[in-house]
Amino acid sequence: MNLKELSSKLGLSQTTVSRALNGYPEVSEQTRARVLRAAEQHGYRPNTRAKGLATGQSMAIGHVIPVSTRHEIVNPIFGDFIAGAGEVYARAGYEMVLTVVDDSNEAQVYRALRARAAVDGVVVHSPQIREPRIALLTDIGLPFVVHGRSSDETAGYSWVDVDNRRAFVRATTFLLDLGHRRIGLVNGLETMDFAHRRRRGYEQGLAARGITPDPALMRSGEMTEALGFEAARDMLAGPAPPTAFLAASIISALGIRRAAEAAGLRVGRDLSIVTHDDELSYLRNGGATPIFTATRSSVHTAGRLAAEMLLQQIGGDVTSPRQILLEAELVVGESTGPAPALARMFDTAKD
Amino acid sequence: MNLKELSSKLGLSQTTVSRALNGYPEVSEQTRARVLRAAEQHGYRPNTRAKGLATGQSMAIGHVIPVSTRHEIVNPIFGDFIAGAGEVYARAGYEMVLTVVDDSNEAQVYRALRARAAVDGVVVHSPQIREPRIALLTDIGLPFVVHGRSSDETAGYSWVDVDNRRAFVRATTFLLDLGHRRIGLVNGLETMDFAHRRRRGYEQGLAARGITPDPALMRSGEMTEALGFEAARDMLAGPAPPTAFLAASIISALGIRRAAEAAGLRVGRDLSIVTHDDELSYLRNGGATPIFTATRSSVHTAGRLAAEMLLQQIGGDVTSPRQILLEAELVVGESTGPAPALARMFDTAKD
DNA sequence: TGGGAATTTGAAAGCGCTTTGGACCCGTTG
DNA sequence: CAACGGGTCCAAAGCGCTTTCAAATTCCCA
Repeated sequence: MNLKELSSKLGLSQTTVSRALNGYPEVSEQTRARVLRAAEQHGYRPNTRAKGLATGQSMAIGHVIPVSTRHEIVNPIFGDFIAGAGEVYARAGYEMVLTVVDDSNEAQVYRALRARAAVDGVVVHSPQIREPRIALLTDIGLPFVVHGRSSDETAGYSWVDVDNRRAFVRATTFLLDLGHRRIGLVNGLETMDFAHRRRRGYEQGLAARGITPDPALMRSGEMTEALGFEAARDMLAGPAPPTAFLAASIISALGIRRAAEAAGLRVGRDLSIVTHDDELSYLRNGGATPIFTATRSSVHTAGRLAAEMLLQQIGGDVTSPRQILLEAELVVGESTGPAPALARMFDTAKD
Repeated sequence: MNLKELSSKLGLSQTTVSRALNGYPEVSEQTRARVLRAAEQHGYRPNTRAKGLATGQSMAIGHVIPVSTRHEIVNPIFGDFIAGAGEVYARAGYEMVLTVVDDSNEAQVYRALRARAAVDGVVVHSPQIREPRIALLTDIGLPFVVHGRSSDETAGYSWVDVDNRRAFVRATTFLLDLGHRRIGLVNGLETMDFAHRRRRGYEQGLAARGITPDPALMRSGEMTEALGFEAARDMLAGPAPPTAFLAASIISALGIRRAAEAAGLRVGRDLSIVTHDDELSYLRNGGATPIFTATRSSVHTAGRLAAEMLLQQIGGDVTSPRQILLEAELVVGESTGPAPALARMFDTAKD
């Protein structure tokens, strides 16, 4: 059923039917009602492409998912981010177009999306410290919102990010307050902007107490369980092992816990772990009392906010770039406790 | 730059340029070369929507992601499946359109996709035992491939699935051979077809050795870490605790391990765990020797195969439904060992 | 050398929608 | 009573592409 058929069935012109359906005022309320009823009844939906051609809008938002050629890893936060954004798109009548591309020729993909007029805007995922995509998109005039930020980018652009630096300063300080002095960092890939900021937060937290970061206690890479395990295993086997860890995600934290247990250490007593928690739906950090002490910020919410911001931008409601900086909350769970040396002192005192 | 501009710049008609670009034979090789060069140089890309309107093809595949209203969980395998499918689409020049929808009104979404001619076909995710979507899609004539199967569906349709039943028979038998008699099952939601089949495999494996499944040792739900933990904790606290577990995913297996360690049990010695492993990129099951003994089958591959199958179907190369049943391999890792009773006997014998 | 076939190109219609520029009707006003 | 204006509706153009049908050109061989 298309417009032509529907309008001939109604004995009206396509013009009138189109206007009735799209809420234009120059249609009598009576005919509008009649049109709406008929459309409903026949399950009429305007053809997406025809509508797009006519209006010049595609009613679609692009998400380009970079899959690193070396690691072949899909960011685990992706599903939840998409779910958050998808809700917004669905409500607004937008579609979400996904492109999986190996990160070597991402630029091409954006240019193609633009040239083919396939989308009205894009969400930029996983920005690096130096992020050429921002200049590229600005250049070709494709509206965009970045999930995260790019430290080296000076021009204004829209983004939604968590205050990663601050979160890791707080997490570090929290561990220092518990008496930990040797704190291992199992970070994400430090070419990624968020990981870079977390690293800075960690270092600033230590520096504030006059502690120089020990390179032997810092590791970065893709946020997998395996990385967490290997990093923790190696550090724990070192000459001066850490008494606490800072992890970039619950997944790496699970790896750290495995290493701890393999080393005969009890998490929360012999070894403390603080992790960042993206509140992934399939990896909830426990119930009433969290498993891990964590800096927590919902990536689902971030997806929602990014999508809303982008739609506003496309709608022209907003002209200048907007930014949202989300604050991560520090929730205390069962994975942290006083540093072992102190703990022993307490035990002695009690005797 | 559109066709009109490009062709006027070349001093050719739109017809000729279009034909040259699309590889039609009725163009001299000389002009074709000239056209291709100019197109390349000006970065010309045909407008997706206009092309779609003209050809009647949308060059897009839909993926409808159901987010259960109750659980608000995005299937963690989703990212990797999409990555596999996305590669195929990219190569074939297709786009991937994602729709996130709460499972209550999925049917509407499919109808809408069809009516608006937004996609040329869809991949059906997470089929249930009784799956109305199959009849619906057949009915409205939208080509589709199911990732998984629907036990109650008798009509022929295309699918890509793992032999879940067989995998779980083998896993169960493997544990029985190690002397385990009480084996806990931490399954996915058993309205889901895959979980249903795994359950059957588990029961068949037990039955083959004359063991009646104990309802106290079976639990099902969303495959989260928390579910694994709670299920294992509860079963281990019961009057006749299991000596081994079968898990539906590495994520639940991690939860089981946490419960084991909380109960002071050493995984691989005091308690065995076999899990299904979808080979998620961010949850690799260890390196040389797997962490978990597992039935292994790549969901990334499944995504690739499903996409290829669907494109063939749309291309008309294939007319009748096709099916691919993947075999899961059983890989032995560090999470399994002889049942404790036997282990003790061995120890005694050694003395 | 002429005519039919083969090769190469183009004009125009059409895909399904929106939107411009009128047309028509009717009530109001000077 | 003519002029005006608001309320409804429609014909047709146009979005950027493909494809049909036809025309123009070249080629080949009787």
